[in-house]
Amino acid sequence: MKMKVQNQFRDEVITAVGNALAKMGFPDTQFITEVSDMADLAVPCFTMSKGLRMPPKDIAAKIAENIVPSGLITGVSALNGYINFTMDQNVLVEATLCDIIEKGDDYGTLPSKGKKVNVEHTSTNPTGPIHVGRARNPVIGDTLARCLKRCGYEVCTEYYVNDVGKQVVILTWGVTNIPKGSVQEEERDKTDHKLVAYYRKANKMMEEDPAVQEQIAEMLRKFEAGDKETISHVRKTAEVMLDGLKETLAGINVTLDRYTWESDFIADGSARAIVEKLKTSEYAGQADDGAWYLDLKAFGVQGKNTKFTFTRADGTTLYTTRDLAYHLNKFSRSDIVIDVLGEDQKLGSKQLCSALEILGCEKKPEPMFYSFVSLPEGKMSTRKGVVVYLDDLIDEAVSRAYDEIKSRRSDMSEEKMREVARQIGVGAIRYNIVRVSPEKQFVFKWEDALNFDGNSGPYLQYVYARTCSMLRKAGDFEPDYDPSKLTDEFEIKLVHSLSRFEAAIQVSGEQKRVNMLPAYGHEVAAAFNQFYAAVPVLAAGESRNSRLTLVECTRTVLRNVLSCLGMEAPEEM
RNA sequence: GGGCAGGUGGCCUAGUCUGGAUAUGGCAGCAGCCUCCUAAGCUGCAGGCCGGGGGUUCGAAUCCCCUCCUGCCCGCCA
Repeated sequence: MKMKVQNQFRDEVITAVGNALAKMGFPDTQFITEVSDMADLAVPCFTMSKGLRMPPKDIAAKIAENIVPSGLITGVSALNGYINFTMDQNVLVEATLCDIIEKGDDYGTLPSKGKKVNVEHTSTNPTGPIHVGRARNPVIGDTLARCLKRCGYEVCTEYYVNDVGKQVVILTWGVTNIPKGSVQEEERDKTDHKLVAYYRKANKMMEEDPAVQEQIAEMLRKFEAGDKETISHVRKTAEVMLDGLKETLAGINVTLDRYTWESDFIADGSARAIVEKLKTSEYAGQADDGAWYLDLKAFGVQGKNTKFTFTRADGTTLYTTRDLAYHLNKFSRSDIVIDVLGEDQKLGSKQLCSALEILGCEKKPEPMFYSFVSLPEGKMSTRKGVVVYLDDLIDEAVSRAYDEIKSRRSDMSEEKMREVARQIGVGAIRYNIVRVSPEKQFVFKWEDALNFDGNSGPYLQYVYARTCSMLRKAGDFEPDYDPSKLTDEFEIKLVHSLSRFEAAIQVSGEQKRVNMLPAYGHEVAAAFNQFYAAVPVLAAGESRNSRLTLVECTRTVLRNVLSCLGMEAPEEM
């Protein structure tokens, strides 16, 4: 495989600087290279100052003097203690464009690593519709999964369905016992919205009526005693709720490969087996009333309580115990396990890792945390009804996009406008969510979520549509990679951006910094818009085919970026 | 009380892990640009004690200590 020109350039710079230092009488001096705005590659000389007993400025000047540009290096200069190198633009232009045209949709896809990655995300309790407070989870998880696929991993996305415990039992009790007409049915015809009304009412009734409380407690007791009928009843209710959640997720282009049910780990005895194994651990202990716990003080767990309880007094398992069984299950199917979790799970995740270690599991899940989205008036709550549902956000975004299209396009069919509006509205939402680094606190504002200008999803889609439109008008053309025809500063800048796609994918996937991807997409789109405004393409004469090649390469990269972001690529808008 | 995370122009945000050149980009504001490939665009202007204080360093948004503000956690809940 041909070495990336950037890497080759870097190697040449390192060799040149090394040789210059040797010539100056300082072989084996350590130095680094860094990318910067001032040059294609720079070598800061500050660290060498002590060893060479010279001010950095003088070192830089001296080294620069001793380097004669050759190969990919076309320029060397010293400034403020840096040696700045410029790279042969012609080689970069030709190599980048050829690479993109040749690989097409596979440009930026790395060779298979032969490793399986499991990405668990979303996993919201099936007790109500997905609200914006939790919407970061599917968007981050799905984007990460898409990036990891491009990084060469075999990826499985997975939703862990919590069909065990009080919350789902309350929901099930409500759906079963509250008469149909007595709750305010939501106008939206989706199972999750229909069912949440019963959940709210059941919670309220339980608080107010001891008899209801007793019925629910009884149901919970039966559930925990392993009563098959109750368990299956609860699971069926959760399934109905989940259907609605799946619909919402599909609405933002999220589909998961696998759904794993918590109750299965009780049914197949694996949670039980974990309990038995943990009991034999040196860290295990038993409370006076019989509850088992691990003392995790030795694992760096801090706070007023370092105990991690894994059975109740009556011996039944807890959520955390089942989660341990679930993680062992995931590790049996994957090399790397990633959990996308809300920040409230931080301690739990740490305890889980310690417990896995005690169980002798060498691998640990890699958690990825995000802060909850709140409203300007405070945090969201399904039970209190202080909430913006993701479905409502989608509807609003799509409707806004529709108005925009309608106001600027008279030639598009109604059906087409609806479809494009959906693509744009959904794109705006996904982009707006991933562009912010996950651990940052996020206050939901309609004006930001529905922003279609500047650093937004539609901005990328708009540029994509532009490239499509130009190529449509151009018709067939012969690709031209001749770098001597692409010399405008905006053309060069655009090629530079395009050449960085692989690096952007790696940072987003490998380092799990998914917010780097929208930033990269924006950089490419902005570079294209500048090029578009400054340079004619269709009427370019001599350079027409070269510029069309550049447009096609931009289209390809943008389509790949959009696909990683889970956004659609409208050919017109 | 303890722990974890965040604090960067009016608002949102990159950079912090791995210290270096004039701190990234956007929104809102102001001024320009459609007889030409989609103006969801482009150009320019204005706007910053990088929460505060100490320290380390030739050099700190970045590392260390202290402190303030915000969020989250410290269940025999899930």
